[in-house]
Amino acid sequence: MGRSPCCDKVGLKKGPWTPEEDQKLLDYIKEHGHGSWRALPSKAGLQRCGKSCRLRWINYLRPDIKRGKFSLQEEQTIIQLHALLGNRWSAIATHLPKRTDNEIKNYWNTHLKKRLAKMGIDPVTHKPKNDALLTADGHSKSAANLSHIAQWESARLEAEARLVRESRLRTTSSHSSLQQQPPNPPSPHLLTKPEPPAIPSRSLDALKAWNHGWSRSSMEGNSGVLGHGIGGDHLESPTSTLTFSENVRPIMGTTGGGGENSIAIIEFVGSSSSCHDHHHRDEWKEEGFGNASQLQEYKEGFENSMSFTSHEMTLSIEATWTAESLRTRSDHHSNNNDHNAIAEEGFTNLLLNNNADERSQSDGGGEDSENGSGSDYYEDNKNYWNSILNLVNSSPSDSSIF
DNA sequence: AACATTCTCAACCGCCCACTA
DNA sequence: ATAGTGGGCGGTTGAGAATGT
Repeated sequence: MGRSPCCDKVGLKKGPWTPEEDQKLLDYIKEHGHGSWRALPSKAGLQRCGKSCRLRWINYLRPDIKRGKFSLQEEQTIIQLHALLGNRWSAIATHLPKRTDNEIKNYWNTHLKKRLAKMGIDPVTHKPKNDALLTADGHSKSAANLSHIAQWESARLEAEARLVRESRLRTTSSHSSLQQQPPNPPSPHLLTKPEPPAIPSRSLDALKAWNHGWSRSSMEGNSGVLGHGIGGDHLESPTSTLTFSENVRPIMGTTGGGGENSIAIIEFVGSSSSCHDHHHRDEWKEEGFGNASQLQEYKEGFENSMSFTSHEMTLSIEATWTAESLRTRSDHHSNNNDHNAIAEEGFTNLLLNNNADERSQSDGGGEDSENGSGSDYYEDNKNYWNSILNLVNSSPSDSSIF
Protein backbone atom coordinates (compact mmCIF):
# COMPACT_ATOMS: atom_id res chain seq x y z
CA MET A 1 0.00 0.00 0.00
CA GLY A 2 0.94 3.59 -0.07
CA ARG A 3 2.21 3.67 3.43
CA SER A 4 4.15 1.61 5.83
CA PRO A 5 2.29 -0.48 8.33
CA CYS A 6 1.59 1.16 11.64
CA CYS A 7 4.21 -0.99 13.23
CA ASP A 8 6.54 -3.82 12.51
CA LYS A 9 4.24 -6.76 12.43
CA VAL A 10 6.90 -9.42 12.43
CA GLY A 11 6.55 -11.52 15.52
CA LEU A 12 3.57 -9.61 16.79
CA LYS A 13 0.65 -11.51 18.17
CA LYS A 14 -2.78 -11.22 16.63
CA GLY A 15 -6.17 -12.51 17.53
CA PRO A 16 -7.99 -12.67 20.82
CA TRP A 17 -6.40 -11.11 23.85
CA THR A 18 -5.53 -13.27 26.80
CA PRO A 19 -6.32 -12.20 30.36
CA GLU A 20 -2.60 -11.84 30.96
CA GLU A 21 -2.24 -9.43 28.06
CA ASP A 22 -5.23 -7.48 29.26
CA GLN A 23 -3.73 -7.19 32.68
CA LYS A 24 -0.43 -5.98 31.29
CA LEU A 25 -2.15 -3.34 29.25
CA LEU A 26 -4.34 -2.27 32.13
CA ASP A 27 -1.46 -2.08 34.52
CA TYR A 28 0.64 -0.07 32.16
CA ILE A 29 -2.04 2.45 31.27
CA LYS A 30 -3.10 2.74 34.84
CA GLU A 31 0.41 3.66 35.77
CA HIS A 32 1.60 5.71 32.82
CA GLY A 33 -1.36 6.52 30.67
CA HIS A 34 -1.28 5.27 27.12
CA GLY A 35 1.01 7.97 25.75
CA SER A 36 2.14 7.00 22.30
CA TRP A 37 0.30 3.90 21.25
CA ARG A 38 3.11 2.90 18.98
CA ALA A 39 5.57 2.91 21.80
CA LEU A 40 3.24 1.36 24.32
CA PRO A 41 3.51 -2.36 23.48
CA SER A 42 7.24 -2.59 24.02
CA LYS A 43 7.05 -0.54 27.19
CA ALA A 44 4.22 -2.64 28.50
CA GLY A 45 5.85 -5.87 27.49
CA LEU A 46 3.23 -6.80 24.96
CA GLN A 47 3.84 -8.56 21.67
CA ARG A 48 1.12 -6.53 20.05
CA CYS A 49 0.84 -3.72 17.60
CA GLY A 50 0.07 -0.35 19.11
CA LYS A 51 -3.07 -0.12 17.15
CA SER A 52 -4.26 -3.39 18.55
CA CYS A 53 -3.55 -2.14 22.07
CA ARG A 54 -5.45 1.03 21.41
CA LEU A 55 -8.45 -0.87 20.13
CA ARG A 56 -8.38 -3.28 23.01
CA TRP A 57 -8.31 -0.41 25.45
CA ILE A 58 -10.95 1.67 23.78
CA ASN A 59 -13.37 -1.11 23.01
CA TYR A 60 -12.94 -3.36 25.96
CA LEU A 61 -10.66 -2.45 28.83
CA ARG A 62 -11.55 1.15 29.45
CA PRO A 63 -13.15 1.35 32.87
CA ASP A 64 -15.98 3.61 31.77
CA ILE A 65 -17.47 1.13 29.38
CA LYS A 66 -20.89 -0.28 29.84
CA ARG A 67 -21.39 -3.74 28.47
CA GLY A 68 -24.32 -6.03 28.09
CA LYS A 69 -27.64 -5.66 26.44
CA PHE A 70 -28.69 -2.39 24.97
CA SER A 71 -31.66 -0.87 26.72
CA LEU A 72 -34.72 0.23 24.83
CA GLN A 73 -33.64 3.82 25.34
CA GLU A 74 -30.28 3.11 23.84
CA GLU A 75 -31.85 1.38 20.88
CA GLN A 76 -34.09 4.34 20.30
CA THR A 77 -31.20 6.72 20.51
CA ILE A 78 -29.20 4.70 18.05
CA ILE A 79 -32.03 4.52 15.59
CA GLN A 80 -32.80 8.19 15.86
CA LEU A 81 -29.23 9.28 15.60
CA HIS A 82 -28.59 6.90 12.75
CA ALA A 83 -31.47 8.47 10.89
CA LEU A 84 -29.78 11.78 11.42
CA LEU A 85 -26.12 10.91 11.11
CA GLY A 86 -25.93 7.72 9.10
CA ASN A 87 -23.06 5.36 9.75
CA ARG A 88 -21.12 7.85 11.78
CA TRP A 89 -20.68 5.53 14.66
CA SER A 90 -18.28 7.63 16.60
CA ALA A 91 -20.65 10.57 16.42
CA ILE A 92 -23.50 8.37 17.54
CA ALA A 93 -21.40 6.95 20.33
CA THR A 94 -20.84 10.48 21.55
CA HIS A 95 -24.44 10.51 22.67
CA LEU A 96 -24.42 7.07 24.17
CA PRO A 97 -22.15 7.44 27.15
CA LYS A 98 -20.22 4.32 28.02
CA ARG A 99 -20.89 2.65 24.70
CA THR A 100 -18.18 2.32 22.11
CA ASP A 101 -18.63 3.05 18.46
CA ASN A 102 -17.64 -0.51 17.69
CA GLU A 103 -20.29 -1.91 19.96
CA ILE A 104 -22.93 0.37 18.51
CA LYS A 105 -21.88 -0.53 15.02
CA ASN A 106 -22.06 -4.21 15.79
CA TYR A 107 -25.41 -3.87 17.43
CA TRP A 108 -26.75 -1.94 14.51
CA ASN A 109 -25.50 -4.46 12.00
CA THR A 110 -26.62 -7.54 13.86
CA HIS A 111 -29.89 -6.39 15.38
CA LEU A 112 -31.33 -3.04 14.51
CA LYS A 113 -30.64 -3.10 10.80
CA LYS A 114 -32.31 -6.44 10.36
CA ARG A 115 -35.21 -5.42 12.50
CA LEU A 116 -35.88 -2.31 10.48
CA ALA A 117 -35.56 -4.26 7.28
CA LYS A 118 -38.11 -6.75 8.50
CA MET A 119 -40.47 -3.93 9.21
CA GLY A 120 -40.15 -2.76 5.66
CA ILE A 121 -38.00 0.20 6.55
CA ASP A 122 -34.86 0.84 4.65
CA PRO A 123 -32.17 0.92 7.32
CA VAL A 124 -30.09 3.25 5.22
CA THR A 125 -32.64 5.93 4.49
CA HIS A 126 -35.02 5.17 7.36
CA LYS A 127 -37.85 5.40 4.94
CA PRO A 128 -40.40 2.76 4.08
CA LYS A 129 -38.99 0.74 1.27
CA ASN A 130 -41.96 1.44 -0.97
CA ASP A 131 -41.33 5.12 -0.49
CA ALA A 132 -39.11 5.11 -3.51
CA LEU A 133 -42.14 5.95 -5.60
CA LEU A 134 -42.42 9.25 -3.85
CA THR A 135 -39.26 10.49 -5.36
CA ALA A 136 -40.32 9.66 -8.86
CA ASP A 137 -43.40 11.85 -8.87
CA GLY A 138 -41.84 15.04 -10.03
CA HIS A 139 -40.84 16.28 -6.63
CA SER A 140 -37.42 14.85 -6.87
CA LYS A 141 -35.84 18.24 -7.13
CA SER A 142 -37.10 19.48 -3.83
CA ALA A 143 -36.35 16.12 -2.38
CA ALA A 144 -32.83 16.44 -3.59
CA ASN A 145 -32.55 19.91 -2.11
CA LEU A 146 -33.81 18.62 1.17
CA SER A 147 -31.47 15.76 1.05
CA HIS A 148 -28.71 18.24 0.57
CA ILE A 149 -29.88 20.20 3.56
CA ALA A 150 -30.04 17.08 5.61
CA GLN A 151 -26.51 16.27 4.63
CA TRP A 152 -25.41 19.67 5.78
CA GLU A 153 -27.15 19.26 9.03
CA SER A 154 -25.69 15.85 9.45
CA ALA A 155 -22.21 17.03 8.63
CA ARG A 156 -22.53 19.86 11.06
CA LEU A 157 -23.67 17.57 13.82
CA GLU A 158 -20.76 15.34 13.08
CA ALA A 159 -18.37 18.24 13.26
CA GLU A 160 -19.77 19.25 16.56
CA ALA A 161 -19.60 15.73 17.83
CA ARG A 162 -15.98 15.78 16.85
CA LEU A 163 -15.46 18.80 19.02
CA VAL A 164 -16.90 16.88 21.90
CA ARG A 165 -14.51 14.06 21.28
CA GLU A 166 -11.58 16.39 21.00
CA SER A 167 -12.42 18.17 24.18
CA ARG A 168 -12.84 14.82 25.84
CA LEU A 169 -9.42 13.84 24.67
CA ARG A 170 -7.99 16.99 26.09
CA THR A 171 -9.66 16.21 29.33
CA THR A 172 -8.40 12.67 29.26
CA SER A 173 -4.88 13.62 28.43
CA SER A 174 -4.84 16.22 31.14
CA HIS A 175 -5.73 13.43 33.53
CA SER A 176 -3.74 10.86 31.71
CA SER A 177 -2.35 9.53 34.92
CA LEU A 178 -5.79 7.94 35.15
CA GLN A 179 -5.73 8.41 38.83
CA GLN A 180 -9.43 8.89 38.84
CA GLN A 181 -9.86 5.38 37.66
CA PRO A 182 -11.13 2.79 39.98
CA PRO A 183 -8.22 0.96 41.53
CA ASN A 184 -9.29 -2.27 39.97
CA PRO A 185 -11.01 -1.83 36.67
CA PRO A 186 -13.52 -4.57 36.14
CA SER A 187 -12.01 -7.53 34.49
CA PRO A 188 -13.41 -7.75 31.02
CA HIS A 189 -13.60 -11.44 31.37
CA LEU A 190 -15.92 -11.16 34.28
CA LEU A 191 -18.04 -8.32 33.06
CA THR A 192 -21.69 -9.08 33.12
CA LYS A 193 -22.80 -5.67 34.15
CA PRO A 194 -26.54 -5.48 34.67
CA GLU A 195 -28.49 -2.83 32.88
CA PRO A 196 -29.66 0.05 34.97
CA PRO A 197 -33.40 0.18 35.43
CA ALA A 198 -35.10 1.38 32.33
CA ILE A 199 -35.92 5.03 32.39
CA PRO A 200 -39.27 6.01 31.00
CA SER A 201 -38.41 6.85 27.50
CA ARG A 202 -39.26 9.71 25.32
CA SER A 203 -39.39 8.56 21.78
CA LEU A 204 -40.86 9.07 18.42
CA ASP A 205 -44.40 7.99 18.28
CA ALA A 206 -43.75 4.90 16.34
CA LEU A 207 -41.49 3.88 19.16
CA LYS A 208 -44.09 4.89 21.62
CA ALA A 209 -46.63 2.88 19.77
CA TRP A 210 -44.35 -0.05 19.77
CA ASN A 211 -43.89 0.29 23.49
CA HIS A 212 -47.58 0.54 23.96
CA GLY A 213 -48.13 -2.55 21.95
CA TRP A 214 -45.52 -4.40 23.83
CA SER A 215 -46.53 -3.22 27.26
CA ARG A 216 -50.10 -4.15 26.61
CA SER A 217 -49.06 -7.53 25.49
CA SER A 218 -46.63 -8.05 28.30
CA MET A 219 -49.03 -6.79 30.91
CA GLU A 220 -51.32 -9.50 29.83
CA GLY A 221 -48.84 -11.99 31.01
CA ASN A 222 -46.64 -12.66 28.09
CA SER A 223 -43.53 -10.85 29.03
CA GLY A 224 -41.72 -14.00 29.82
CA VAL A 225 -42.32 -15.72 26.58
CA LEU A 226 -41.52 -13.10 24.06
CA GLY A 227 -38.13 -14.38 23.27
CA HIS A 228 -35.04 -12.39 22.36
CA GLY A 229 -34.89 -11.20 25.90
CA ILE A 230 -38.00 -9.20 25.43
CA GLY A 231 -39.08 -9.84 28.96
CA GLY A 232 -36.32 -7.53 30.06
CA ASP A 233 -35.66 -4.17 28.61
CA HIS A 234 -34.47 -5.52 25.38
CA LEU A 235 -37.45 -4.65 23.33
CA GLU A 236 -37.96 -4.92 19.69
CA SER A 237 -38.02 -1.38 18.50
CA PRO A 238 -39.37 0.11 15.37
CA THR A 239 -38.50 3.53 14.25
CA SER A 240 -40.05 6.49 12.68
CA THR A 241 -38.94 7.59 9.34
CA LEU A 242 -38.13 10.96 8.03
CA THR A 243 -39.12 12.22 4.70
CA PHE A 244 -39.20 15.76 3.54
CA SER A 245 -42.14 17.85 2.65
CA GLU A 246 -42.27 19.75 -0.58
CA ASN A 247 -43.10 23.10 0.88
CA VAL A 248 -39.84 23.46 2.54
CA ARG A 249 -38.21 26.79 2.67
CA PRO A 250 -34.57 26.08 2.67
CA ILE A 251 -32.83 29.27 3.52
CA MET A 252 -29.64 27.65 4.36
CA GLY A 253 -26.58 29.70 3.83
CA THR A 254 -24.08 27.27 2.51
CA THR A 255 -21.48 29.75 1.62
CA GLY A 256 -17.91 28.89 2.13
CA GLY A 257 -17.91 29.63 5.75
CA GLY A 258 -17.67 33.37 5.57
CA GLY A 259 -18.84 33.79 9.10
CA GLU A 260 -22.18 35.21 8.10
CA ASN A 261 -25.20 34.13 9.94
CA SER A 262 -26.90 31.27 8.27
CA ILE A 263 -30.38 30.16 8.93
CA ALA A 264 -31.75 26.81 8.00
CA ILE A 265 -35.42 26.15 8.10
CA ILE A 266 -36.16 22.55 7.50
CA GLU A 267 -39.48 20.87 7.54
CA PHE A 268 -39.47 17.22 8.16
CA VAL A 269 -42.36 15.06 7.27
CA GLY A 270 -42.42 11.90 9.25
CA SER A 271 -44.35 8.89 8.21
CA SER A 272 -44.26 5.47 9.65
CA SER A 273 -44.42 2.33 7.71
CA SER A 274 -47.65 0.54 7.97
CA CYS A 275 -47.71 -2.48 10.13
CA HIS A 276 -50.86 -3.73 8.52
CA ASP A 277 -48.88 -4.98 5.66
CA HIS A 278 -49.49 -8.66 5.24
CA HIS A 279 -45.92 -9.09 4.32
CA HIS A 280 -44.91 -8.34 7.86
CA ARG A 281 -47.25 -10.67 9.59
CA ASP A 282 -45.08 -13.65 9.04
CA GLU A 283 -42.21 -11.77 10.49
CA TRP A 284 -43.76 -11.66 13.92
CA LYS A 285 -43.11 -15.31 14.36
CA GLU A 286 -39.48 -14.74 13.73
CA GLU A 287 -39.34 -12.34 16.62
CA GLY A 288 -39.73 -15.18 19.01
CA PHE A 289 -43.34 -15.77 19.87
CA GLY A 290 -43.95 -19.15 21.30
CA ASN A 291 -47.47 -19.79 20.16
CA ALA A 292 -50.25 -18.41 18.06
CA SER A 293 -52.25 -16.80 20.85
CA GLN A 294 -49.30 -14.91 22.21
CA LEU A 295 -48.46 -13.77 18.78
CA GLN A 296 -52.00 -12.68 18.16
CA GLU A 297 -52.21 -10.69 21.37
CA TYR A 298 -48.98 -8.97 20.64
CA LYS A 299 -49.99 -8.19 17.11
CA GLU A 300 -53.30 -6.75 18.21
CA GLY A 301 -51.71 -4.53 20.74
CA PHE A 302 -49.14 -3.39 18.30
CA GLU A 303 -51.50 -2.88 15.41
CA ASN A 304 -53.93 -0.93 17.54
CA SER A 305 -51.24 1.34 18.66
CA MET A 306 -49.77 1.70 15.22
CA SER A 307 -53.01 2.63 13.60
CA PHE A 308 -51.95 6.23 13.34
CA THR A 309 -49.43 5.32 10.75
CA SER A 310 -51.30 6.86 7.88
CA HIS A 311 -50.88 10.22 9.47
CA GLU A 312 -48.23 12.51 8.39
CA MET A 313 -46.76 15.27 10.31
CA THR A 314 -44.64 18.18 9.54
CA LEU A 315 -42.44 20.16 11.70
CA SER A 316 -40.28 23.13 11.29
CA ILE A 317 -36.86 23.36 12.59
CA GLU A 318 -35.08 26.60 12.78
CA ALA A 319 -31.44 26.30 13.09
CA THR A 320 -29.08 29.13 13.37
CA TRP A 321 -25.40 28.85 13.47
CA THR A 322 -22.38 30.71 12.42
CA ALA A 323 -18.83 29.88 11.87
CA GLU A 324 -18.19 32.14 14.81
CA SER A 325 -20.48 30.16 17.00
CA LEU A 326 -18.66 26.99 16.16
CA ARG A 327 -15.38 28.64 16.99
CA THR A 328 -16.80 29.96 20.19
CA ARG A 329 -18.02 26.54 21.10
CA SER A 330 -14.70 25.07 20.23
CA ASP A 331 -12.89 27.60 22.36
CA HIS A 332 -15.32 27.05 25.09
CA HIS A 333 -14.57 23.38 25.20
CA SER A 334 -11.11 23.95 26.40
CA ASN A 335 -12.45 25.86 29.35
CA ASN A 336 -15.43 23.79 30.23
CA ASN A 337 -14.50 20.25 29.59
CA ASP A 338 -15.72 19.17 32.93
CA HIS A 339 -19.25 19.85 31.94
CA ASN A 340 -19.17 17.85 28.79
CA ALA A 341 -20.19 14.57 30.23
CA ILE A 342 -23.07 16.12 32.06
CA ALA A 343 -24.17 18.03 29.04
CA GLU A 344 -23.95 15.02 26.79
CA GLU A 345 -25.94 13.05 29.22
CA GLY A 346 -28.39 15.86 29.19
CA PHE A 347 -28.63 15.63 25.48
CA THR A 348 -29.23 11.93 25.58
CA ASN A 349 -31.78 12.38 28.26
CA LEU A 350 -33.40 15.00 26.19
CA LEU A 351 -33.58 12.55 23.38
CA LEU A 352 -35.13 9.98 25.55
CA ASN A 353 -36.94 11.49 28.40
CA ASN A 354 -38.16 14.80 27.23
CA ASN A 355 -41.71 13.69 27.17
CA ALA A 356 -41.64 11.06 29.81
CA ASP A 357 -44.37 12.62 31.82
CA GLU A 358 -46.71 12.88 28.94
CA ARG A 359 -45.90 9.39 27.99
CA SER A 360 -46.56 7.95 31.36
CA GLN A 361 -49.84 9.74 31.42
CA SER A 362 -50.91 8.48 28.07
CA ASP A 363 -49.64 5.02 28.76
CA GLY A 364 -51.38 4.90 32.04
CA GLY A 365 -54.61 5.99 30.50
CA GLY A 366 -54.36 3.40 27.80
CA GLU A 367 -55.30 6.01 25.27
CA ASP A 368 -56.30 5.06 21.84
CA SER A 369 -53.47 6.10 19.66
CA GLU A 370 -55.73 6.60 16.73
CA ASN A 371 -57.75 9.37 18.26
CA GLY A 372 -55.85 12.52 18.53
CA SER A 373 -52.64 10.79 17.80
CA GLY A 374 -52.18 12.86 14.74
CA SER A 375 -51.71 16.02 16.69
CA ASP A 376 -49.77 14.22 19.38
CA TYR A 377 -47.63 12.75 16.73
CA TYR A 378 -47.07 16.14 15.30
CA GLU A 379 -46.34 17.75 18.61
CA ASP A 380 -44.14 15.00 19.92
CA ASN A 381 -41.98 14.88 16.89
CA LYS A 382 -41.89 18.60 16.54
CA ASN A 383 -40.80 18.96 20.10
CA TYR A 384 -38.41 16.13 19.74
CA TRP A 385 -36.58 17.43 16.71
CA ASN A 386 -36.79 20.98 17.84
CA SER A 387 -35.28 19.96 21.12
CA ILE A 388 -32.41 18.26 19.44
CA LEU A 389 -31.70 20.96 16.98
CA ASN A 390 -32.35 23.84 19.26
CA LEU A 391 -29.99 22.37 21.71
CA VAL A 392 -27.44 21.63 19.06
CA ASN A 393 -27.76 24.82 17.12
CA SER A 394 -28.57 27.54 19.48
CA SER A 395 -26.79 26.35 22.53
CA PRO A 396 -25.08 29.53 23.62
CA SER A 397 -21.44 29.73 24.19
CA ASP A 398 -21.94 28.88 27.79
CA SER A 399 -23.42 25.58 26.79
CA SER A 400 -20.95 22.82 27.09
CA ILE A 401 -22.66 20.31 24.91
CA PHE A 402 -20.76 21.16 21.80
C1' DA B 1 -25.73 -37.08 20.19
C1' DA B 2 -23.94 -35.39 15.98
C1' DC B 3 -23.79 -32.43 12.43
C1' DA B 4 -25.15 -28.17 9.89
C1' DT B 5 -26.42 -23.62 9.84
C1' DT B 6 -26.88 -19.09 11.65
C1' DC B 7 -25.64 -15.51 14.76
C1' DT B 8 -22.65 -12.60 17.50
C1' DC B 9 -19.01 -9.60 18.35
C1' DA B 10 -13.99 -8.88 19.20
C1' DA B 11 -10.50 -7.85 16.37
C1' DC B 12 -8.31 -6.63 12.19
C1' DC B 13 -7.60 -3.95 7.93
C1' DG B 14 -7.17 -0.15 5.02
C1' DC B 15 -8.04 4.40 4.44
C1' DC B 16 -8.27 9.17 5.92
C1' DC B 17 -7.01 13.31 8.40
C1' DA B 18 -4.26 16.28 11.33
C1' DC B 19 0.02 17.39 12.79
C1' DT B 20 4.89 18.11 12.43
C1' DA B 21 9.55 18.44 10.73
C1' DA C 1 5.09 21.99 -0.43
C1' DT C 2 5.97 17.49 0.92
C1' DA C 3 6.60 13.23 3.35
C1' DG C 4 6.33 10.73 7.56
C1' DT C 5 3.79 9.57 11.61
C1' DG C 6 0.08 8.86 14.95
C1' DG C 7 -4.53 8.44 15.82
C1' DG C 8 -9.14 7.59 14.49
C1' DC C 9 -12.95 5.78 11.74
C1' DG C 10 -15.90 2.58 9.26
C1' DG C 11 -16.14 -1.83 6.87
C1' DT C 12 -15.16 -6.54 7.11
C1' DT C 13 -13.71 -10.99 8.88
C1' DG C 14 -13.66 -15.23 11.33
C1' DA C 15 -13.76 -17.98 15.64
C1' DG C 16 -16.79 -19.43 18.91
C1' DA C 17 -21.54 -19.73 20.57
C1' DA C 18 -26.19 -20.61 19.83
C1' DT C 19 -29.72 -22.73 17.45
C1' DG C 20 -31.86 -25.89 14.28
C1' DT C 21 -32.33 -30.46 12.06
